[in-house]
Amino acid sequence: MSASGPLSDPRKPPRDDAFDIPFDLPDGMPGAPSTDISNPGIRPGGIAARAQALANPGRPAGAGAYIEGLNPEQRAAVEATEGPVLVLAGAGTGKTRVLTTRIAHILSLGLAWPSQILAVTFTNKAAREMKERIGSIVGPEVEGMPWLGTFHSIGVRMLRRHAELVGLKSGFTILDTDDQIRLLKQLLQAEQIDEKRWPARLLANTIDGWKNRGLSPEQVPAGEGATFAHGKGGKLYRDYQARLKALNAVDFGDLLLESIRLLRENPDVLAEYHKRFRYILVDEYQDTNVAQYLWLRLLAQGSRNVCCVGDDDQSIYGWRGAEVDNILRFESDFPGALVVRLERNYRSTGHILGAAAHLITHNEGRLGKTLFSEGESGEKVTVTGAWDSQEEARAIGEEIEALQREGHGLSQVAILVRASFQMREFEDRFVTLGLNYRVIGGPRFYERAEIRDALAYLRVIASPSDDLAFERIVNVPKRGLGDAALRQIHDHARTAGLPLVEAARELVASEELKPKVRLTLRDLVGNFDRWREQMARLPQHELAEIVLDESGYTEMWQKDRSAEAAGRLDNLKELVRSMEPFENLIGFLEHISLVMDAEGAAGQDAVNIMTLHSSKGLEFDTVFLPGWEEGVFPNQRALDEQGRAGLEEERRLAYVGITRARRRAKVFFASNRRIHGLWQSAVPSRFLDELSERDVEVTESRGGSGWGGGQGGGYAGRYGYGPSRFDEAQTFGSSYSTPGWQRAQNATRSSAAASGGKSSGGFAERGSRYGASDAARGRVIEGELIAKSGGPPSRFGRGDRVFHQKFGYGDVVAVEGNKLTVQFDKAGEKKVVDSFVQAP
DNA sequence: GAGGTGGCGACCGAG
DNA sequence: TCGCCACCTC
Repeated sequence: MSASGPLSDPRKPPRDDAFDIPFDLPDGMPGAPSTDISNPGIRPGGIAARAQALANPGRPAGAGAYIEGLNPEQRAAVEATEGPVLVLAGAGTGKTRVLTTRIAHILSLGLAWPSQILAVTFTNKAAREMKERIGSIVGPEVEGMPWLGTFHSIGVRMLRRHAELVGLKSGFTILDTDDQIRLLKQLLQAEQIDEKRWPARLLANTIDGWKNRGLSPEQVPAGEGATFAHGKGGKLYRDYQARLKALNAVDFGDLLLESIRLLRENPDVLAEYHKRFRYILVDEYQDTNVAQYLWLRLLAQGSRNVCCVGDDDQSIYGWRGAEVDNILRFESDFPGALVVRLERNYRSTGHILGAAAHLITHNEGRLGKTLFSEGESGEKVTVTGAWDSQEEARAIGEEIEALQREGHGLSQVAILVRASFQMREFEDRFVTLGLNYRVIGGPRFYERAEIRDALAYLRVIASPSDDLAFERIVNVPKRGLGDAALRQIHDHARTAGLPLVEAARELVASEELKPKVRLTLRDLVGNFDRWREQMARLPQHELAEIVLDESGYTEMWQKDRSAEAAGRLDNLKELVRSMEPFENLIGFLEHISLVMDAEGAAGQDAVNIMTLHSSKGLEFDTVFLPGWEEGVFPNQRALDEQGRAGLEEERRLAYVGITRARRRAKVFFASNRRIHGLWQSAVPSRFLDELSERDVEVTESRGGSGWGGGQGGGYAGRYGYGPSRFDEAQTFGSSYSTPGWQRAQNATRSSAAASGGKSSGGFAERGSRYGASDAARGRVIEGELIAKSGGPPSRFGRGDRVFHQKFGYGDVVAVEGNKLTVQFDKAGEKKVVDSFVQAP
């Protein structure tokens, strides 16, 4: 690679505008940013800084202020602009700051134009933040950075420009999971595969997995292709790709896979990008999967100025193909790489850091970093037990109200849950309390049915060949175009080789349809023609309003008397409103296919509720971590599917959660939780034990009953993954000498005895909460007990009188394993777990 | 073709 | 328990 880096001749500022502008021309894509032309990324200050940089290459002007506040390691990472650099950045060590300052540094030294920097993140949120922060250093110059974005958005950008080279047209549509599933369903039906045994969703996951690993249909190992539907997996993948091409569509995985193919098969295109990307920066490198890694490596071969920032302790996306190996392998991939470790934590207090650090040492296979802080030790991390998930929500609600009374802002409080189903309890509670909250990354706005319907209308208008969109709304609202009519359109489309809309148009002109169907279809096709014609004249949000109105879609929900209809209408209004800022319809559609988050009530003072996954990269003064129970966190499925690796990933997730907190981290667990509508006794998470004792304080929920109660709680004894300090009440002092605690201890001992005292065995059983039938079977995962739940057959029989903490007295009417159906005197019939009740 | 119902799996997670 | 989907009836 003879690419002469800018440094080789500092007097020659990068002048690529000659190829820059044609390269970035909207090429018929009205959605492409116009800033590339109107604003080549130069501002007066920038020019001045560059001039000075040229005059004095060693000590450039403007390289002062923003570098001043950096510590020596950060500074090294920022200033080593040339050659490969790996920044191992622990939580809260100023990782984003390094990345953004580095970009600002490159810009102000005049080493590259903004358009010559490739900066990749995983989430839109991260990209947005990075853009903001760079903007605050370098000003509007940041607008000239078209290559700052997520892997996916940059992939789209590349593909749009060279679509024809990979067999697509530049207006291709991007399918989301929903479209993907529907398409796969059609394929499964065509192959006469039983969808019960081989669900489309499973196939979608399988294909995604292959794509994450950078495998095209030809590259899938034969054995793997055969695992789905008696050897049909490989063929289905091939068929699926063919269908996508025919539809001029790609799925998320293709955005990378096809980009890789584009670069591999077209050396001239690759060379162009090599020339273009003088500097490459990658955020969260530990989360890259194989496809992303291959993509990056191809591009980085050019300038070799690649800077990856990551933290192996925060790798939490193994399930979607992330390879921690990528980060571990960096030095051999890029010989001579500079490795910078950032270990000075600026975020959290000593106790929080201590607890998190001690937890993460339980993982093997880390690069190993020791975070330290020079700040105060602050408040200890609290661990609080609650009777059930409702009490947990109540307790957290009370603590938040207390904080609020002390003058703390709500937006500095976050509740981080493991799984989104845990959110509802908090939402319910906060609604009752009148406490403002916002759910981040919750039920996605653009995935709601009404929004997807509306978008489907717009997609058909924007690209008439979007068959999937057309299919979605032919008969929404119901207009009498059912399966039979659709099949006719399909048949004609296939024989004539036309998109569905065109096929429909021809059928309308013919005599083949029933008169009624023909009339309806004619109207529909006519509507689309009219709307398409209006698209040129009207702003997209006005068009959307007209479409929703004239299609009868709005009316459909107005007539709907169900509870959620009003909310859906609101969502539609919100959708129309959110379209305004865009240049045109196509620009909007492009945006939403990639950006699935609608930041609703941003800016308002509200408690943040989100999953641990989406909390990565954020920080809050106070962080609540509810649901630390075996099965919930660590998540049972992660353990079942990934074994030890899954457990370690869960632990990293716990680490991420704790390290989000600046001043207060508050962990909760509930003794009882309703899962699949069944009350289950829960066992405190093993992660509680792994928090260093000196950094933790155990408190009792103000709600009263603590976490004891009539169930086998003590997690070590019964669950046997090692001794737990929770087994010994005195370790934790007075809180655990409560009657509830004592009861729990007794229950622990008795049930451990009943289960044969297999406390040090090597079994992992599927949690009874996920199916009692196989609770008796064991499973060895690398010789370590990953999880064990379920229990001995019930000590109760039909007709026994029992007492339940929550439901009171009742009679056992049925027994199934350790699950009882009890007719309670007051609460009615409930299914409960045996250990949850006691003899009266 | 529309509307109702019963059975079953889900509740892990980004773009 | 909840929501979805397949299947059934009118």
